[in-house]
Parts: sequence; C-alpha cells; structure tokens
Amino acid sequence: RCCTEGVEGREVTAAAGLLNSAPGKERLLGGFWNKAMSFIPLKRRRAGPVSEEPLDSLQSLFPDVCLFLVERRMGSARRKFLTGLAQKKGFCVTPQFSDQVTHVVSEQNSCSEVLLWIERQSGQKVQPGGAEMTPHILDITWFTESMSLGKPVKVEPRHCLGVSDSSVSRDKATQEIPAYGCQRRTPLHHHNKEITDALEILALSASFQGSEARFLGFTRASSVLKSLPFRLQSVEEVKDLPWCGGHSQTVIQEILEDGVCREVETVKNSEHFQSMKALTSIFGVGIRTADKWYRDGVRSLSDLNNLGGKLTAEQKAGLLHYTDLQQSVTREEAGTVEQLVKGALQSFVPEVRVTMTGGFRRGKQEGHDVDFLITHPDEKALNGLLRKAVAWLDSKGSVLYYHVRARSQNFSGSNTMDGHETCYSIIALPNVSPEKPSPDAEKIEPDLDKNSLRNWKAVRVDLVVCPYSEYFYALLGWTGSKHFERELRRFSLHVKKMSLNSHGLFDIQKKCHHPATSEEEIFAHLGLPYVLPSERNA
DNA sequence: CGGCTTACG
DNA sequence: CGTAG
DNA sequence: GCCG
Repeated sequence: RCCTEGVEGREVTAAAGLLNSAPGKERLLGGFWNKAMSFIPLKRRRAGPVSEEPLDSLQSLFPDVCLFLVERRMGSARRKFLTGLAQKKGFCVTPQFSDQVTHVVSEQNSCSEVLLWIERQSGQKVQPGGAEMTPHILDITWFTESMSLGKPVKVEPRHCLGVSDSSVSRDKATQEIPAYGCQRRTPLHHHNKEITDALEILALSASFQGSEARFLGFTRASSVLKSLPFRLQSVEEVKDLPWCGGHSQTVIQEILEDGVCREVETVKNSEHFQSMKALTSIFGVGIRTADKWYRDGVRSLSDLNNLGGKLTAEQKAGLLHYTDLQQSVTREEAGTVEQLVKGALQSFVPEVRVTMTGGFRRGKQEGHDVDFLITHPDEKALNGLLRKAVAWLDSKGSVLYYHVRARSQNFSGSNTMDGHETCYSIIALPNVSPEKPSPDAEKIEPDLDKNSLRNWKAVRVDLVVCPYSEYFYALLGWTGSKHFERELRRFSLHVKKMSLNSHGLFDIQKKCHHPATSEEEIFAHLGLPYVLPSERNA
C-alpha cells in the first residue's frame, strides 16, 4: 500500500494510518493539554522479537538525529504509521531503544512514565536532557512540527516533557486552549458529549431563528469542549476557555448538576424547532424556505403534498428520496459507492485519481453523504470527464438526480473549462436489503408501491473534479468539518492576511499565491501545526 | 458596537 | 434562495 | 453568543 508514487504517496499512507486505527478509539495528538489524561489502561505487552533494523544512517537525511517512538499509550498501529511517516521524510527511526537515540517521542505520557517504561522495556537507565548520551524526552508536538517542516526542528522547552503530574496540567490545560478551531486537535469521540449535544441544540435553534451569529457562538463553545482531553466536573473548569461565555456556562452548569438543561429541553420540545429540523433535513430546503412553510402552516412532511408543484427540482428529488436520505450512509456503503464511482471514471481515464473526502476521511463510520475528489496530472484528461462519468452511471440506471456546476472564472472570451467542476447527485446504491418504509412515507413518495421490492437505496454523492495543481487545497477544503473550514479561513484572513479557499491560498499583502504539494505544506504556509484529518472534527 | 468562511448556481 | 467542507 |  506504500508503493503509490508521486503526489499520492503521502496521502495514501495517511489514509492507511487512519484505517489501521480502531474506529472509535480516542487518539488525541500533540497538544500538551492531552497529557492530563491518565485513565488509559496500560498495555500489558512484552517487547517482542525485533525484526526490523534501524534505518541505515546513510539513508537518513539527518545523521545527527535518531528517533525512538514510545509505544505506550500510542498503540502499535499508530506507532507504525508515525514511523513510516518519519522515514518517508528522511528521518532515522529505531524500533528498539539504544544509546544511539537522540530524540524520544511520546504521546500522553509524563516524563517519568517514559523513563520508567524505557527502562523496563530495554533494561537501560535513561537520563533526560539532550546532552551527550542523554536523549531529549519530547512531546508529540516536536514530532508533528518536524514532519510539517520536513526536517527536525530545534528542541524548545515547550516540546519537552516536564515532571508535572496530571492534577496540575489539567488546570494549565484549560488556560492554553487556542481560540481558533484549526489550532486545536478535535477527535471524533470526546469526553463531554452530553454538553456539546446541548450546546448544538441551542446553536441549531438560533440558526432556525435566523441568527447565524448566535449559531456560531454556541458552535464555537461546543467545538472547544470537543477538544478537551478530560471530562468536565465543574463549570469552574471552563471559566478560562475561549468562547465559553455566560450563556454557555449556564448550559454547562445545568448539564453537570442536573444532567439536563431546561432551556435545551424546552427548545427540543418546541413545535417550531421540531418542524424546522424535519423540513431543513429535506435536500433543497434551507432555513428560509422551511420558515416560510412553517408560517404557512406546514408542520410535517405530509402537509407538503398540499403545496403541489411549487417545489424546485432539488426539493422534488429531496422529497422523492426522503426516507432513504434520512438514513445515514454506513462506511461499508460508502466503499460500495467508491467502487461504483471509480468504475465509471476509470472507464474513461484508467489512471484517474479518486479520493473519498468529507466525514469518512475524518474517520466517521457513517455520514449523510459520500464525497469524492477527482484529479489527474494531465488536465486535458479531466475535460468533460464528470459529465461523461455521470452519463455512464445514468445509462446503468444508477443516477436518480444530479446537478453539475463548473467554476465560472475566465468567462471573458475563452470558452475553455479550467478543470474545476462539482456534481451534486443522488445515486441508487445496489445490493442492500430493502428498507422498511415509514408509515406516512407513501404520502410523500407516491411511487413507493411499485418500488417496494427494489434492491437499492438512494444515497447523496458529491463528485468534485479539480486541476492537479489545486488538489491539496481541494482536499483540505472538502475534508471538513464545516466548522474546521470556517475556522481555517477566519484564521487565515485575520491572523495571516491570506485568503483561503478550495483552490488556493492568496497572500493579500504580497499579492501572491502559495502552491502546495501536500496538506502539511498548507498548514505550514499558515504557520499552523499539522492537524490529521481524524482530528478535524471541530 | 462591528464581525462572524468562501464560492457558485 | 439553495448547495458544499 | 462571544470577542476585541
């Protein structure tokens, strides 16, 4: 799996690293606040027989640097992944501790835990420090910064593991949470779900009332809590956190003390919230349309039949496939869609590159749609590819709805595409067990009867074609999460005076674009520590 | 009190 | 107004 | 809603 060449190699390895890790397992990287975690069970595991040799120092780009990755609390799959990453960047990584080691990298262990663990594993006494024969004992932050830059960074005090124990670092942790979501690592699963769920109800409710600003406020508070490496026990612990202001603190306190928040319960029970949630979940229906329908007396989906033909093509498709699209897409189904989409594209361009993006790239096990990014070094190969592939799928009876749009730049004179196209579609996914329609489904899906024996399921699929040169910007842009993207772009403009979109990064003062050949490079351009896709669940 | 991601149809 | 991360 |  590591044999892919060119632009693909690094990303394939990163994806393999994701697949290797257990789906639901927490893997907080880097940030020193993660060190507060002390509840991870110890792995009872003896050092196995050593089969690999350290990379020959002649192969290493940095002969003065020899890394040792501490497997304790990191896990073997992740250690393997990080080892491969470092070796690809030209680092020497040794599988066994020895006195050759100059940099010990650990994740979520204290300094004394690392020293004790190495002594037990290797039988060698270790002194920290970085002087001769005494390796640096480092946090994962040193590793990720070095990988981003492609060379070992200078060891700073902030990289070094202190002797602090978890009770003091927990206090410190809350003080140094950065303000932008793109500066934090946000895992899919975290320790404060009850609270973030509550805050997100209030965020949604605010957006249903037309207040995107209040939506953003609650969303930012929720996102901060998702990045905390421990479970909140008292509202005092959020007093120093960014975005956790008065209203959010009230919610947090009530959840901590009573398990519920009165305001949240009221919102959840309100007719407006429930109707808006149901209506906006229809593809093609946003807040304004849902609110207008609500004001016109629409309360449920069946009421929509009375609206007759006053629906857009999107909305008609959204209603027709409502029950299917309500169900989430499983990771397995996404894989089936991937085979289908790849087959269609490769029938025209055999060596086309297709990457699954969106939530699945972030490690989610289910999603509301499946996203793909498509590119090729030869831009001529991409010309018209999307329409041809969709037509091919359509001829196989797989396309239930689609809408293709192209990038509209350059419309002064030349008629040529610049290679950037997006297709929003609904695909019939074959070979799944037929769904059980909901009781009122036939009221809104008139032809369900004749379809009741069908062996397919409607799935929302987005296809994005981009020029090779923009691939990593498109990849970053289409991997999400939505909030992570907003925070990246806000950080880029306000802190770095650069405008970021899914085509590139423009320096407003220097008036220049920054090309990129990896996601790591884009983070480096922005002066941000690299964040893995699985840590972008802001 | 202004600002809150960015682009396209 | 809607779509997308 | 929260920050600067």
